[in-house]
Amino acid sequence: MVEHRTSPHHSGPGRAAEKPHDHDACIDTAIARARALCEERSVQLTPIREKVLQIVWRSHKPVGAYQVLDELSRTHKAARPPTVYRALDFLIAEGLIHKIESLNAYLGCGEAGVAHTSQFLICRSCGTTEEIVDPKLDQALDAAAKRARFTVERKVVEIAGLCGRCAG
Amino acid sequence: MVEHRTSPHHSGPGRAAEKPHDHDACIDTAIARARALCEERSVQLTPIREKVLQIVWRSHKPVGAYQVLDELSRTHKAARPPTVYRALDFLIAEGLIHKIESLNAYLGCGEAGVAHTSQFLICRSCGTTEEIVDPKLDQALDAAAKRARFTVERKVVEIAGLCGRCAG
DNA sequence: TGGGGGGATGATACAATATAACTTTGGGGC
DNA sequence: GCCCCAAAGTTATATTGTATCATCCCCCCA
Ligand SMILES: [Zn+2]
Ligand SMILES: [Zn+2]
Ligand SMILES: [Zn+2]
Ligand SMILES: [Zn+2]
Repeated sequence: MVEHRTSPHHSGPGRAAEKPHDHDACIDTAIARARALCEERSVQLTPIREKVLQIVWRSHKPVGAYQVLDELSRTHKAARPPTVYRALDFLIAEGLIHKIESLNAYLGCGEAGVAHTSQFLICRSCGTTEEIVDPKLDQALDAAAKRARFTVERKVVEIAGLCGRCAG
Repeated sequence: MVEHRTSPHHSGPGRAAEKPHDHDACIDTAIARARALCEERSVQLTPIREKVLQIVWRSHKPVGAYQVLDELSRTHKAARPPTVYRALDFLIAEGLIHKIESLNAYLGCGEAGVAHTSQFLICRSCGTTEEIVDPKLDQALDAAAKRARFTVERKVVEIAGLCGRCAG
């Protein structure tokens, strides 16, 4: 379910997921940024890929691949699992979405185009998942790995619990 | 594949996964601890559950549920997916194993019976996965969540890369 | 002593997530 | 016109995880 335009104002980075906001603007921004980045990198944001990105961005809740497939099928009869997984793989490779490992689901990246490692706060009540970028936390991860003589390539940090609104 | 007894000595917590060691001792310790804990808690470590725990502990690499099923089937013909998932669920609930979300696989807990939140270092080369308990990192997670007014219930921290042996 | 209750397992079927492998399409360069 | 290559189409299958109902068995107790 898409939240509709309620306000022309944004609330600053990192808070959008938690309160009513102009979500169409989130989508528009994400799509515009994706187009620009793909242009810049000379990779193709094809109609299918863009549509999948749009579907993932319809909410701030992670979306399953087969949910994406259902949505995509409405306008694109030929869509099959590989159609979706290819698009998702592309979007992940370009840093436009993230996979939430503990949910087997996908979420639009709020920091596309900016080098970052992010962490996720997943509300078990409303499903809303906030992407945060916490350099201290990131440093703590690196430090822990270093102590164990481990070379980091990828970091998965997913914190599940209750968001501010649901804990109320 | 099980590594065999090569030395009667241990190398201290957190290092066992990284070098040749007396892995049978790892298994024996884990099973003994599990028995004691289940006794204490008045829950049943049934033959199936113990066998599954043993299978998971056969290496320091996360094991998939269907790998467990294959192994279990050798001695237990009636085993089916629910048999395995029930045992895994029990072992997770009792804190005897962990699920590695990014691999959909399961790993014996090296700190069973001790309250802890752990993190995992997953080597993409050899598969060896080390469980670490880093209080600083854990605090950083809590701090990050607090800053976002998020109530933490569960933390998933999985760092993938190269272990010391594979990078070295 | 023979129900009865409840936890554990058996058994069957199916759902949900993901990939393999081969074919077809379509746009750009030569 | 032809080739090349990335993208998408197509079919089939692999992998991971659940739902549901039946059965077994131990313990308690009337
Ligand atoms: Zn939004
Ligand atoms: Zn919530
Ligand atoms: Zn060991
Ligand atoms: Zn390694």
